[in-house]
Amino acid sequence: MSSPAQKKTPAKVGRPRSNDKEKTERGERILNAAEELFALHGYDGVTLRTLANAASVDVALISYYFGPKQQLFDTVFKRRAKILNEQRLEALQAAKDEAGNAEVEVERIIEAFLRPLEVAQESDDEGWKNYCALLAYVNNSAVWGPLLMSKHYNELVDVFVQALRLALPKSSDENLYWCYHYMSGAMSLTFANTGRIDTMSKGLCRSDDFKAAYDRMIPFVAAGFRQVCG
Amino acid sequence: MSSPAQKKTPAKVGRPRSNDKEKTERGERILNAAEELFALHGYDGVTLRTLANAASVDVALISYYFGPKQQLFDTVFKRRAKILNEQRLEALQAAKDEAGNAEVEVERIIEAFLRPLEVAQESDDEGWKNYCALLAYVNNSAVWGPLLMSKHYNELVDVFVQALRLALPKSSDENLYWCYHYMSGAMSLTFANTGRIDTMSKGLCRSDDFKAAYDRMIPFVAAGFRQVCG
DNA sequence: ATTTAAATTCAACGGTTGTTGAATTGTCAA
DNA sequence: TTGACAATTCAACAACCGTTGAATTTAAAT
Repeated sequence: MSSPAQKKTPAKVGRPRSNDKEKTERGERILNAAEELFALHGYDGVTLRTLANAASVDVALISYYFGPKQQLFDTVFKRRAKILNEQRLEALQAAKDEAGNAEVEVERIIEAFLRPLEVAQESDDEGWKNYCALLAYVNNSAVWGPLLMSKHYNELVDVFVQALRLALPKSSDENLYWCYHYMSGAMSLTFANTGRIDTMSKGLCRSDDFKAAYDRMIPFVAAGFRQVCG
Repeated sequence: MSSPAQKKTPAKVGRPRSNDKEKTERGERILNAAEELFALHGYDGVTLRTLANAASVDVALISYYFGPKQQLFDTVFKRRAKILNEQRLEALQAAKDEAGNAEVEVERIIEAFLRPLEVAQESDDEGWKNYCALLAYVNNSAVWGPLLMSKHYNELVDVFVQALRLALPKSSDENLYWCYHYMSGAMSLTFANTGRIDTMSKGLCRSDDFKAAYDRMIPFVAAGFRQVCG
């Protein structure tokens, strides 16, 4: 072992390939498999050996690339956080531009917050669906939530709450944060993708029907905000 | 080993006590500790040895009482499910009685569904708080959700959806189930008790302020239902 | 006092965990 | 062609996992 996990730029020399057509680097394969498995079974439900097997990689290579298991989990979680945040901020900015001098409507703010998730889940990149499920896991975890959510999503919260403050000027901050929390919960369970709504509704609703989920979630949440914060 | 875990009535003979004043039986101590630990760390995050230590009990005694680990988890989960369901159904019945011949208001149905949880969380019995967190874990878990939620909570869903159907006669069932799902998510994250809202709001809101949480959640959810299903 | 059976402890089982050091393979630069 | 070094594999470590069978303790029934 000569190159530890801390190395910033994984050098491009000496890496053999079993197959030239191999699209993804081994490191990415590990991250993708980890994303899927962590989302499905949680941190403790995934062993490095299961993961190595899923990524078609030697066990030791995981530690070599990403250090200890906890660090791998952190890496997986932060990978898409930045991208997702950017898309949400972009959507919010677009809503602001569209409104001109007028205040942005509550619905548009909620939509800017939620719709990027629908886009992500419907993406060709299957990894986004897994990431959303992972986000749900972390958000509901008393162990990982406090560590990772604040670290990677607090900035976004501030921006959106500020937008909501302007849209609902009569509301107290307390009300705004609680409603934000309800929105976060509704969102999380929706893309936790447990299939619960399928059995609950006896097949009438399907948990992979993202359009159906978000088309209703946005007015649902917006009405809730108006009621409590109006 | 002469009495397996399947035994229905744990006989009252031969059980020694290290202390006469001991309030809880060992079996209950195990269940209470398991409830707390499973809620905090999830199924795979808890080892039987940690649990045994937390319950001040020998490891082998857990298997002796409750069989394999999975069966223990099932037992913990179902223990309070029945009680909680009864309280919710009672509350719904009270709302129906109060309404007389008129239809029950949406707010009263939501309240009947949610308020028993606030009561549980504010109970002197600390275990209820842990159970609520456990319920959040199971509800969001792709592994346990499909197994346990349907088994123990589908009946309740049917009753409450039927009540909502009458209160919102213009709505499609699809809309009703999706809104129910949002409500379930908002509720879950709230009593997952991750402390997220504390840091998010910089201390303005406290996740253990259950009254604050439910007093806002009920109108929030009710308004959402009216908007989407009205 | 002796029997009986449950409750509890003890010790160990085979298997698995995350991690690491040594050995090997592969590729580029000289 | 050779030297250097990253990437990868291999093998093993100590620690821990869930579970069980045998031995022991306890308290009630006889």
